[in-house]
Amino acid sequence: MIRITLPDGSVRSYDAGITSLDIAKSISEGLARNVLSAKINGQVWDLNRPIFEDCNFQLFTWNDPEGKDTFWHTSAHLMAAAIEILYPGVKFGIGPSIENGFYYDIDFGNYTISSDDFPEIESKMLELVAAKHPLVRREASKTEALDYFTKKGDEYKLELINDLEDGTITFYESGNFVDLCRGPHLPDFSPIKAVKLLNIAGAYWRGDESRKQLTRIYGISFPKKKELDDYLVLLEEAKKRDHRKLGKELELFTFSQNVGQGLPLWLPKGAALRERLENFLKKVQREYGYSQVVTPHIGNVNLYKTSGHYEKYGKDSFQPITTPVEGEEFLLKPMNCPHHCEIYASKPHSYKDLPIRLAEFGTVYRYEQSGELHGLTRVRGFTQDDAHIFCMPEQLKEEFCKVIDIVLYIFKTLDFKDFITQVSLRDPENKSKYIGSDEIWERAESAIIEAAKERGLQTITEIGEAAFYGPKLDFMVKDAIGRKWQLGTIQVDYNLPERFGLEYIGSDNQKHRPVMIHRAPFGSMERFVAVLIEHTAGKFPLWLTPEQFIILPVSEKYEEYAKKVLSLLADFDLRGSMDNRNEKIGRKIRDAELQKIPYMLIVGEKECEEESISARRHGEGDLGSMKIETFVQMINKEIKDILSNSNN
RNA sequence: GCCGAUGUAGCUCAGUUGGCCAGAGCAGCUGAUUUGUAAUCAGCUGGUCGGGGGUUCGAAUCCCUCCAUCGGCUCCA
Repeated sequence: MIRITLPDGSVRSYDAGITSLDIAKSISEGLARNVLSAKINGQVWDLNRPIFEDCNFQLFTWNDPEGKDTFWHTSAHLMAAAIEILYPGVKFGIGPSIENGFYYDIDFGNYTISSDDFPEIESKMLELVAAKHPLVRREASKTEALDYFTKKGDEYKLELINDLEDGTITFYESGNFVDLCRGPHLPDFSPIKAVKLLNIAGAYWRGDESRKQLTRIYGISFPKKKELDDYLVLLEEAKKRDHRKLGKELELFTFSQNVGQGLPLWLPKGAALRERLENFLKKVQREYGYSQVVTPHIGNVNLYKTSGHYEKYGKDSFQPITTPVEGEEFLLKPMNCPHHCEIYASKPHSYKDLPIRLAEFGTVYRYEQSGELHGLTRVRGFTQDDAHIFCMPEQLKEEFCKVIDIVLYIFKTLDFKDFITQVSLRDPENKSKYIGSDEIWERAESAIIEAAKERGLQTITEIGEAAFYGPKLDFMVKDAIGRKWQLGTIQVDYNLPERFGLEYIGSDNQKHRPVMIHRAPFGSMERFVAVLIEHTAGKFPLWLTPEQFIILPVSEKYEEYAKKVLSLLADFDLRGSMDNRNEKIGRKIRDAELQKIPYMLIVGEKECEEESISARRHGEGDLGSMKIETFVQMINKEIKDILSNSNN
């Protein structure tokens, strides 16, 4: 007999060799129908794998991430089985589950495949589900595994096996399809009731650009057809929030091939929105003791040689600008830090001056690879809400914490609730990617970890994600379709002060080296606005939105009165316009609704006489008529509430 | 940069066995209408069919090439 401890702490006894599925059956038939995998002493297992030891035990269904993981992992296996039948001789890389679905990396050899082939693969998958082959787990020796895939001629699996320890290798078989796989899997394919292959892409083998590119097919599957349909509807809805689409519709920004790839053109409404954001942050920064500076868009190439950026990125950047002077070269500014270091160095500093916080909305240019460009989230010319804090080492943690506070304040004000804070550290296995000594890195990394802890942030840690000069604390936010983007970033840097020879005179009358914090709470104006568009679906908060109201005269007769209201509201610092087209009021309302203008002010005979307006709220409808002053009070209260709520 | 797909008017899209002057809706312009809470009516303008090259009697349609966009990969100071 073995003792099985359930998550609630209760203990049940079973014969050794019992499977998780049988345990589930002993608990309830319904559970047994829905269970997908089980956790045995911390490891997720197949349902039909026999258990021989006492263990902590937990069952997973579709509602658990582990259950979905098993379900989608098995779906990847199912897809591979279908593809092997349809395209004999293909070779398989890896096929994991992901956050939403699964993929498999496949070398299709001489076959060319496109999304047109998806329906055929999908129906073959469902055919295999119907065939009800059991999915059998089998342990294999390394020799046996190598032998099998040598015969099959699959060099990818061979490479994977070579990296595995003998005794840890398992095969999963269903019908004629055999795959090297750690598992776990479903006992068979039957719970997979709906599959949809979503897209196809190239993916380098083992993520290495220098190696062969395989074909990756992404898909998703569900235990119920309806869930698939709902998911596809959700995807469609998400696409409507795409900032590239809304940016065009709301006339916020555009691109022109004549200007160049990845170089956004901000339209008047977008520029107004951006300016509001800048002013908002400037105000916050004033309160936190920052000074605004302005630096040029280009800098002598030697500046970036000093900083180390040239060596690291020079070849892959916009190439230097030459001048009539032989040998003189300038670089389009790819970051602001060297300029700010020079500002710091422009005069001697006492410890009493520190911290010095230099802020600049600095426009920078980076030659991103063409395939990387993406709307406003990844561009070649963008403006960082940059600042560099020069402080004494003992001030570092407090300064770092204050920057965290700024980022959190901004996120709260803009209602970004769903973000990830990521500690990005250096990869100690690959030190050549970074500059600076081990000691410096250890100090910088522990400073970040401590500051994040002090502010109670729930962080995830990513090794190898640091900048080449220092570790970072990054604030990541998802876009409409779940892609993660780094917005705010705070970086600790002991290296640039060293390279630029920055110093201050301490209380001991000796020269000391300051520490530097790089920080950008928005990240860049471009990316932040992109994510803001997707989060709000273009319905910006009232204090930010380019047009807060639009006046809609019922007919030309009331245009004079409308103009009067417009200038009155402008006197109250409200932003808006008038729709004096020769259209019916229904039409004007419809267009204003589509433009997502928060308030529509309808004026006709009645309002003209009463010196009032009839207000309509976007997405809600008629609010009735009111005095102009009442409207002004209402709108100001709404703005005040948004901005003050985030202060608590 | 790599793999795959896409590119027709300002926008959304028709137009594939290659064949008369390339179509629609919206937007725009002109006129009529003077309107009360999500599209008034009529007329008109607008396109090197992404650029270039080729095949053909004939190319939006087939081929090559370049550019851009989209989905990923890689990268992201």
